Amino acid sequence: MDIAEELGLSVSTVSRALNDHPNISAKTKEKVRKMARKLGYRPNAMAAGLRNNKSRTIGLIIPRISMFFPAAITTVVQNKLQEYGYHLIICQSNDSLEQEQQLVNTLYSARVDGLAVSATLSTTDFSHFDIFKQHNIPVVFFDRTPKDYQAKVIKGDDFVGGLTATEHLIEQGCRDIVHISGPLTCNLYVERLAGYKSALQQHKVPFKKQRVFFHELTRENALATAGKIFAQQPYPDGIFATNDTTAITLLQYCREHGIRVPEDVKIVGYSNDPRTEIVTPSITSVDQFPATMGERVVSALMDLIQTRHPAGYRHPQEIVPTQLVVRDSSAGSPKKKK
Amino acid sequence: MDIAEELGLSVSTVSRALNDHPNISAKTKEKVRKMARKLGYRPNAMAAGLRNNKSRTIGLIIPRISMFFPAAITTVVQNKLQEYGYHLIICQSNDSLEQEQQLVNTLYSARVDGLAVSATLSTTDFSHFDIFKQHNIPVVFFDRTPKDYQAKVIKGDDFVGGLTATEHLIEQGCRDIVHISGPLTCNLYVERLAGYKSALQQHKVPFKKQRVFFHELTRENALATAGKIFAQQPYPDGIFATNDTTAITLLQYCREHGIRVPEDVKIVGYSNDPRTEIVTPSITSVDQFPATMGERVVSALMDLIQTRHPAGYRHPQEIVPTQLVVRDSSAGSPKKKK
DNA sequence: AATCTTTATGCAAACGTTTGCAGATTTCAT
DNA sequence: ATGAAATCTGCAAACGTTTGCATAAAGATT
Repeated sequence: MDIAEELGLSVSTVSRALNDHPNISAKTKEKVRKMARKLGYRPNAMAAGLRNNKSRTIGLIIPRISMFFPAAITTVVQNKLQEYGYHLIICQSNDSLEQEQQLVNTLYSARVDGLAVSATLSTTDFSHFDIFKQHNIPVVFFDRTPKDYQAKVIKGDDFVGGLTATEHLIEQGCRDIVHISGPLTCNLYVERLAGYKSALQQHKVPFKKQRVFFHELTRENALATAGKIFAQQPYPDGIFATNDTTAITLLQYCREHGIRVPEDVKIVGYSNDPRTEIVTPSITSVDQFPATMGERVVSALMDLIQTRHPAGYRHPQEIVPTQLVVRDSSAGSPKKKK
Repeated sequence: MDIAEELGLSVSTVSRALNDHPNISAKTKEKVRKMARKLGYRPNAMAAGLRNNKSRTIGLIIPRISMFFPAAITTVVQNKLQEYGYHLIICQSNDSLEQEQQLVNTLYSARVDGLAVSATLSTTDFSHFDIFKQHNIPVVFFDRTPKDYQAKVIKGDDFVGGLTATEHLIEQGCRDIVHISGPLTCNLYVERLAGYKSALQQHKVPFKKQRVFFHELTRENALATAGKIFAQQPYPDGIFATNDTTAITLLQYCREHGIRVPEDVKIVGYSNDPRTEIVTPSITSVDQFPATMGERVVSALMDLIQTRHPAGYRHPQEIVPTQLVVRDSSAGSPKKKK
């Protein structure tokens, strides 16, 4: 360290001075700090990390940063961690299991102090996270969470979300409701589907298998499904799509094909993507409170870093509530004009 | 290293074996690799980084991840770097100069191998990046770039963008065009404004000072400006907003106030945010090709890491072309119905 | 069998920190 | 003055890699 040389002190004294160690006299501290400023000294985080066995860095794995919901969470996670003096290494799995596995390994190599993960659509086996478990490094799953892998889980209330969305459609007079679900390998779609079914049952609306579609929720797939739905009469009078991209795409399809929303068919999306607010008609959607979720993720992480838990510890699952935001796409009764 | 112990080899041999060094026999390599796999060995990137004086990590500073354009760039930067075996530490300055300065320092402490930056709206003094210059670590600025700070710059063609957008409005029959600009501390707004002025001049449309507004381009500010614009007749017949959030907000304002778009007033935005496509009417906007820009940023970074340049080197500036995407908000002649 | 190559391995230092322990200096009460 | 206590500083090891150099083993050439 040049500061030490320059001042004729030992590196240990300098190190302690910079870290405000009590054993160092006020004068030396002042001298050292001054020289540090003068020389533009910046500690080497890698060296410190190596020595301390911690990096003050958190790894984040999400399917893609361009999707609204994970992006919104990422924003707050990042800002929150910044406040705590932690870095965030953000990685995209691009919804590929293989990439996810690889990322877990390289993030372990980077010796992140914790990991926050929203899994791939197809991740059902979570054993590639074992390496973090083995080394007792905190892992927090959010949104797309494992079903029976023991780890901290923070998720939206997907059952209730699915239930309220469907119930709302029923209350608005719908009796033939299409459900567009993601692949059931992903747990949250299982629960939304369960919510959908439960709502139907509670209101004695018959469940029809052919009214439920499963596929990755991309624009292309949504268009294909729209084609199928409206290929033949009778049209459904309600559609509950489990993401907003799908809902928006369906809305556009309807517009182009002269199907009136909400008069002919009502639409509800999921996630409360800001886009739902700006389309015409605006789309009813289920808010998942990404900010809250992000904050909870960081809190959980910081907490787990502070107080490690024994190997078999069962982390309590946190559920972030959900709220239906009613907009024009589901307004009024089917017969009445808005 | 436990592998060494386990196999009765020295750590150097193991290290070389894992790095496929030519001096190591095929058998030992095989043995070592096998044991590494068996023990679940993952190299400690911090130790390697410390020794090699490189981290295989790039730092990225953007105003916020939730904005479309920087987010779109980030996505490709991240994926591209992943391919090269680099990590990305993403940081948000939240458009605060102070935060930006701090981030530069902590990213230097992390000893990133390179830095990609889209600056704050208010960054005019770039001297906090000097530390990277001094240590000869590559810095690439994109989108919001410095005016006369010597560094690699990759930017959109903002002059031409402003020019074509304005020209388009003129060609559609507009003669009284409002320009909503960001603060001129940010270079790109200077150039878009210059493009706007140039287009007016070329088509002999008088420039009116009171038709130009400067403020941060948030929704709230856009609403306030909309209020001012439509407070009194005559209304403008065209609006060139330098971002899409502003354009969308204006469109909504018009809709709520019974001002027809594009019949009464035509609107053009900037960035080709996907939202411009889903509103009604869809909004004409200027595409800036974020993917191209992201790729260029990574290429530049990889290039600069490979071949360092002497202190005074003047990096050639790269300009990514721009393209006007015409949509409904600017269609037809002012009098004719679409 | 002796020498020279070639090939494979190990030693030890280095990267920049932090920290337990020991030692040096000062302060204070006696 | 003397010793004890309190205060400050330095030595050296450690973190997990990589790498120049030396050395050992094996193979080839006489």
